[in-house]
Amino acid sequence: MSLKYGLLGLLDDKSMTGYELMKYFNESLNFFWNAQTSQIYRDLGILEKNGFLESKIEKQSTKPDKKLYTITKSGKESLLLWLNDCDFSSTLKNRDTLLIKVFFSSKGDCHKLISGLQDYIALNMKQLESYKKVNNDIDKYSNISEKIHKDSIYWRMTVSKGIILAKGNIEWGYECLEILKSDNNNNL
Amino acid sequence: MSLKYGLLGLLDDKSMTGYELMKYFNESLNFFWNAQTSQIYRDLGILEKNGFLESKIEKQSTKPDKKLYTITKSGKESLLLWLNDCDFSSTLKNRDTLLIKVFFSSKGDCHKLISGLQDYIALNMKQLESYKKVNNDIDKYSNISEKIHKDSIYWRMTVSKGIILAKGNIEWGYECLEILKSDNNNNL
DNA sequence: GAATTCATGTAACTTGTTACATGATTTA
DNA sequence: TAAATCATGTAACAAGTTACATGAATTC
Repeated sequence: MSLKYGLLGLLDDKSMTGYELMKYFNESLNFFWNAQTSQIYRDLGILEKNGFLESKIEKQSTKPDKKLYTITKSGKESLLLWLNDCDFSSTLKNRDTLLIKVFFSSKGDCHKLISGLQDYIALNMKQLESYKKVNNDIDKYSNISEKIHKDSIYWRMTVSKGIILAKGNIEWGYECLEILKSDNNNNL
Repeated sequence: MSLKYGLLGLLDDKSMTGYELMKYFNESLNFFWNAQTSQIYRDLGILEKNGFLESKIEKQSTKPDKKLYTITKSGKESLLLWLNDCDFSSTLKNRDTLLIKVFFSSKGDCHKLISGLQDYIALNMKQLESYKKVNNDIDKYSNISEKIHKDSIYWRMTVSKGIILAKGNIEWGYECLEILKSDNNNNL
């Protein structure tokens, strides 16, 4: 469901093609959502069928034809209803593949888990760095207009969540490594 | 995919019915995974078809018949391969419905977001409390056998991740509230 | 007498992933 | 000349959700 509202949210600011929307999802919003073209085009079709979007084809001379999607009144209403439903209780169900694996790790090779966790820590540190860049980009961008400045407050919140999460992952990774290493020594 | 390995992991310790597996998922492993019976029975069927599980029906006089699933040699091999693949890079893609909503929140009602975040903080605090109970349960349980003691190290790691995550959510929630409240005051 | 537990599923649907297909233009 | 960009998708599949169905035994 979230992807559909994400598409509506982006189209609420500006009419776009599926291709452009895909770029937003896989560049700007990438750190908390991503989507394949196959899903985007399918969902755009559904949203149009439901009357939340309209499309018109724009001929281009040198490039392929564009199918430009525009949000309708009913689409805007639906988006607003969704945005104002701020019951976040269902978001706590955090399915985590890593944790299933860790849960059963006594059956596996401890050394592989250790090096896996080391990589995991390094990856999260890299991600932390990239979040700093995202914040810099937002800083630059936020002076363009009053609207963007207002938006940027919320964009920073999403980045902030990413930062806190990455830091938490790193903290957890180190904690696990310590346990595993001391446990390893005891078994020598 | 994780659910299938979760089922294999549980069945590796003890043969069980779909019903018992469902209880494990929705009681013990609930805080990082959950599953409906419909999915469990379907996946058990697939795992059996692939030769990872075998089943036999046990007649019961007073209760409904049981279909007891047992892991096969090939199932154990498959589980071990999966456990020893410790590349966690794909687990960083954290799709987050909450963040999509926050990203577009300048379009919505700020006061609804504030009260939503307050509830979110309260929920996470509640969850933190429940993790403490889970740790107590593990403490009690871990003395039963050497095997369980060894397992419990990893169980605690999963709980620890839950705790760090919940604390992070709370920290983030407060951070957002402060921003929203000061922003609100400026607009008076 | 009502609700819960035990124990099995099926059906229909939504969401997300992987792989494939087309074909011109532009950049390295 | 190879790769990337622009721009559209389809097909098949995997994973997850929601709703429904059955029926006895036990507990409140």
